[in-house]
Amino acid sequence: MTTATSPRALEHPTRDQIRLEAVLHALADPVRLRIVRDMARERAELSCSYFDLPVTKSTTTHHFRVLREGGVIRQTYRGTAKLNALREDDLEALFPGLLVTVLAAADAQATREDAAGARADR
Amino acid sequence: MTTATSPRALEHPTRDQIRLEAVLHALADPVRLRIVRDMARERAELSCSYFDLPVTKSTTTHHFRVLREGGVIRQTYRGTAKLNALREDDLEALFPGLLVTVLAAADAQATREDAAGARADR
DNA sequence: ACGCTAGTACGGTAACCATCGTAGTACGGC
DNA sequence: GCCGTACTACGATGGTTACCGTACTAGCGT
Repeated sequence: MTTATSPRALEHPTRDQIRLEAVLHALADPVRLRIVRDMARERAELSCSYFDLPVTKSTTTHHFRVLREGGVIRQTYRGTAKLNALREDDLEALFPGLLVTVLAAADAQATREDAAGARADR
Repeated sequence: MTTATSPRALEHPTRDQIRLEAVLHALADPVRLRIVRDMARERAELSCSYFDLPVTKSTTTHHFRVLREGGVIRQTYRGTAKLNALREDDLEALFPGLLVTVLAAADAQATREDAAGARADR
């Protein structure tokens, strides 16, 4: 056992251990980018099961771990659920504006794709 | 043969084919990030041989191709050399502020690492 | 105690990627 | 025409990744 909130401990990089390359790599996957976008939209701690992803549960676990180990999210146990939160403060301190800009870029791309899809549907 | 400047043609994604995930993936590698930083600093078209990278020439070719196919750089032949230019305009149009923010983040991280190195040297 | 729900751990697979060396092509200068 | 420089193509290799299924653990409610 470790300390307070829950017996199970989760490895997180400290703020100064977060590497830009790892953050970019974490965000470079479509599934993970979608997770991060969802977390940014709902501005609350979300459990893993909140997300409706096109992969199995074990793959989901994998993606959340990549995000956590890259320093993008913080995960804490809360009973049987695992709550996920964006590390906005740490990322903002290290790489000002990065997260916001990437999220805006993702939104812009999604909007363009929606428009293209609507055009194709006609 | 193809058209104007040179016989050899190089595949580039058009602006609307550029995908955020591919851009982030291209920037997520230390060698490629360094290339992009160098290109942003010297604001001119640089030949591949300008860069003094810790990898062999064939690996260098590989990295430049990833950057080109991701839509981050534009490459044109000029005689025996190959000139590389950042696609700042296209990236800015698609993902406003992204390139600048990533470059600033890379600078910030480099500064922190220099400081850490100086501290360790004492 | 039992079962339900949430998530993990493990083992495997196929694809991808960074890296290299060697051999080759394109162009410019002599 | 020949040589050097710049870069490419190809093939190999080892490491990483995305994905899955199955079996497991942790906590909650009854």
